[in-house]
Amino acid sequence: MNDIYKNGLASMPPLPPPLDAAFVRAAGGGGKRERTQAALIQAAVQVYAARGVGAATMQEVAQVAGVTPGTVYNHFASREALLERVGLAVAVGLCEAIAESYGEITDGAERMAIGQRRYVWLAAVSPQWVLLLLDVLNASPGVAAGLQRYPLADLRLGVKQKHFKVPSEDAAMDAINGICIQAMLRVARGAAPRNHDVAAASLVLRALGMPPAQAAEVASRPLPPLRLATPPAPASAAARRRRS
Amino acid sequence: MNDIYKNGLASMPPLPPPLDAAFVRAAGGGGKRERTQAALIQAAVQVYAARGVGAATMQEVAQVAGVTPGTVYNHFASREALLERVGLAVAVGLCEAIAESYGEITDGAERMAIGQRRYVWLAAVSPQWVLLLLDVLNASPGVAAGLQRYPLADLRLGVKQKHFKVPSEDAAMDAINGICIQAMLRVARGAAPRNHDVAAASLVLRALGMPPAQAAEVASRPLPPLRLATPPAPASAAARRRRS
Amino acid sequence: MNDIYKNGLASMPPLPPPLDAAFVRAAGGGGKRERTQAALIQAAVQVYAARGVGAATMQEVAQVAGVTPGTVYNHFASREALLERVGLAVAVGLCEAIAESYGEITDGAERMAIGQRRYVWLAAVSPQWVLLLLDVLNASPGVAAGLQRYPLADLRLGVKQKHFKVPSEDAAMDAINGICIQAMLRVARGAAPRNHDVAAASLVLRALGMPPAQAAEVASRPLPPLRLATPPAPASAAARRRRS
Amino acid sequence: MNDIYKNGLASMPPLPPPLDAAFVRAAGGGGKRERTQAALIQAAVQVYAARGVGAATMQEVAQVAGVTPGTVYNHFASREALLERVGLAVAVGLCEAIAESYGEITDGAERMAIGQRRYVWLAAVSPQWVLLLLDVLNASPGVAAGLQRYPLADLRLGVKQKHFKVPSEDAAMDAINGICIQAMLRVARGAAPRNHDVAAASLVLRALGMPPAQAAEVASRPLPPLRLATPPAPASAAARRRRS
DNA sequence: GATGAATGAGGGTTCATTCAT
DNA sequence: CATGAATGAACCCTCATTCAT
Repeated sequence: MNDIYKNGLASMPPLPPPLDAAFVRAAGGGGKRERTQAALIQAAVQVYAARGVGAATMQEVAQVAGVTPGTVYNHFASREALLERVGLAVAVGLCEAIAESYGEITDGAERMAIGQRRYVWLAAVSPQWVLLLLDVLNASPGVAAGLQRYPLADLRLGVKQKHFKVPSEDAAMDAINGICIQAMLRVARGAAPRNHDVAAASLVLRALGMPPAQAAEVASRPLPPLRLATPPAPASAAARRRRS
Repeated sequence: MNDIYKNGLASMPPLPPPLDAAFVRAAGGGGKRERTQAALIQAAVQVYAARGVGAATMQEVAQVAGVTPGTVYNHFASREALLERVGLAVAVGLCEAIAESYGEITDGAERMAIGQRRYVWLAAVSPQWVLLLLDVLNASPGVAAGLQRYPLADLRLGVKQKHFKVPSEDAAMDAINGICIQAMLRVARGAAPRNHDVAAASLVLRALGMPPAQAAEVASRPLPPLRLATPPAPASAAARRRRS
Repeated sequence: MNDIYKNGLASMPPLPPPLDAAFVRAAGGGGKRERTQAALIQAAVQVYAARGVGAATMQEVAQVAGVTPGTVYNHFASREALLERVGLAVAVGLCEAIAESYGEITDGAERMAIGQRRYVWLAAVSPQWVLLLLDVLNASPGVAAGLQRYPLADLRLGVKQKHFKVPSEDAAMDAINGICIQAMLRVARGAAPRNHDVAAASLVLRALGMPPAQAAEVASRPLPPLRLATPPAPASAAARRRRS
Repeated sequence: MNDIYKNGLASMPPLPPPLDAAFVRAAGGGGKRERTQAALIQAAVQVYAARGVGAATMQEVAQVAGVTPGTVYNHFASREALLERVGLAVAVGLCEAIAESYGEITDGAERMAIGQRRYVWLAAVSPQWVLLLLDVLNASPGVAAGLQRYPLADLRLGVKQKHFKVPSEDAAMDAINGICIQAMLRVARGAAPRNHDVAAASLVLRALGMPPAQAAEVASRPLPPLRLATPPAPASAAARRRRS
């Protein structure tokens, strides 16, 4: 091939260095199909994060994965199908990791605070990630619903333990999600003060009915450690070659 | 003139009925230029609301306004410039109307609650509107910053009046915006229970440090009436003709 | 008018400082029509020089002249008509100035050398000018023919004086024009050595049949002074205002 | 498929019969990619020649090649990239053919004369070709520089053989190129007398310092034969079908 | 005569998607 | 399965030109 240019990828500015993929649960299986699929999801995560979900193109996903555009369609029926799968992978991987990290804790309020703070922390550690997450949730609402499982459980636990008292579960979830998202965005923008995670979490607890003093105390307890998934091996030799 | 294939608009599904334009402050002036510009902004509002900001096309905006695509560019230098202008028109019109409605009220907490509830109410009255608003704010962050003026002032007033006590203004704004946005989205989706506005507002007040009982009371006071701008007359005879 | 943007001129990068207009014979008359026309020609000269004839737009010409696009069409029937007129103005002004400068000289060979050198000198003094000139000649060949009058007369004079001897007038004109143009381009590009004008002129004389020694001598005689036309007053108050 | 309004080509006047493509070195290889690319270059050559480089459109190139506009962009990243490639193909093919034709000749002055005359001859044989060539050189100067290799070598050879003596290499190249270009244009316009090639070549030799008598003799020696590349087979069945 | 708003035709470019190999 | 070439439908934007005021 004597042509710089291949399959319509010329005019895209280069991607930033690959996103830390720690949270994507790669389909571990050994089959070739599974490996290609995992590579595509990884690639999509990178491209979505770098360009934004709206501006991502199938062609660049294919290129980053080291395959041709046609191949993408052997695995995902359409742009939307790919997005859905990626959303799932991203959200599930992330949620499970966080939920595991406070599996031992039985205080509903503390569980809630830890969840909140972990997400905000993530925004500090990897702003791209959080923007990706929000982008994906925005674009594929089916995935968003699944994520609610964890905070909803903690909310109910806290209510049962008399730490929370809320006028409606819906309003409570709006507070939980809304504060968390805004805090993540602020942190990702680099516009947040120190300990924004603690402050945001304490406001959540207050919104859920906890007295301010107690909310502040619970929100500032030490965070349990987060165990990351080991990032999967790079997609394929072809991918490495083309990534140059 | 070949009227069938005019302006490259084949294949776009038809728009839903025109959005209530009550909140867009149209530059009513007499000049033709001003009238066309107002028509374009109105048209853009409709198209953005119907297709989403990301999927809106200049061509459809032109068609809805009853002009040719070229004309749009006589008034707005680019897709982005149009978005910016529309964002301003939308946000300013809306904010001013709401702020006026509680101009008489001096209790910071009550002002805050009214603002929150009005936005949520808007989502019930015109879901398209609120999706548009959020879309626009997402896409042109400059506009978003301007909107913060009103709730920030109320927050500070409430703090001075000892109704609120917050760990940081940033966290407080995240709670105010986050809860409001989530509540709006829920209402716009049709997934909210009765009185979601009151519930959400009371959670905001709680997050800002008000005791639950008092928060519930303030949040459920009657809303002052909202005076709407009179919607401008339809763009032009030509527009009506072509809208067919 | 509350709009930065007027009549589709937004995206054009600003023009470089106005070209020295010394060579354009402005239609001196006092009438308003004449003045506007002169302003348009001046403006066109600038725009052609700055953007190249091919990329110049009527809208920018109008803007630079301080009028609206419609007005241009009150004076020139089409893009091509304007170009033709500008070409004439440019070429005639320039040629007459140069021809005048050696009006006293009776040696055909010397006249030829002076003409050549003056054009090359012009390329050094104002590269934009020469690129404009060539651009215009390329695009409106009618004008080009008119310019041949001067060198052709000198060629014939030289032949009659037995300084030149050529196989055909056509070939001779090709040498005269071709060498001159290439030399101008080289100088305008800044890629010419010192005294490129003299070297080029001497090659022209040699091509026309003069022995090298004599050619070199004639080509290096001092240049008679060139009297420039006084540049006309700026187009109009409106133009000044908009040029900002 | 609506064949009438296919590919946006309405309103372009039809092309003249396809240009003789003898000089374009088509990458004959077997791959489909290579074949399409060659077809595109051939098509571009035709369109450039017919409309002029400046007025050529990608859409027409696509149509003439029998593909869709999108396909062109699979092979060339932009309008400019295509021009560059075509320029190279044209210039290289032509130059090599001419240079080969006088490979055996060792007299620098004769080599120079043959080169000159071949170009002028080309203008007689295929005026479109020469206008294309000049257009392309004008528009992509990188290519132009490469072409200078051949005449420069001959110039130096002639100087070493004491046939030429020039005040500067730059001025000499200006004479060589300038006379040749003007002669080509004149011939392409149909405005040249018989044997214009010989006359022009002899003026070049005179400009380079050769005495007129000798110049005339060298310039009128018989031309060595030119071996043309065999034109490649027409692009594809599809192309033929659509060219209708 | 000038204005300024509008037009309409099209140009370059992009990309999700298909399909023969 | 993967390839890689091709498609087709739009999209954003530009500009020469017209015309009512």
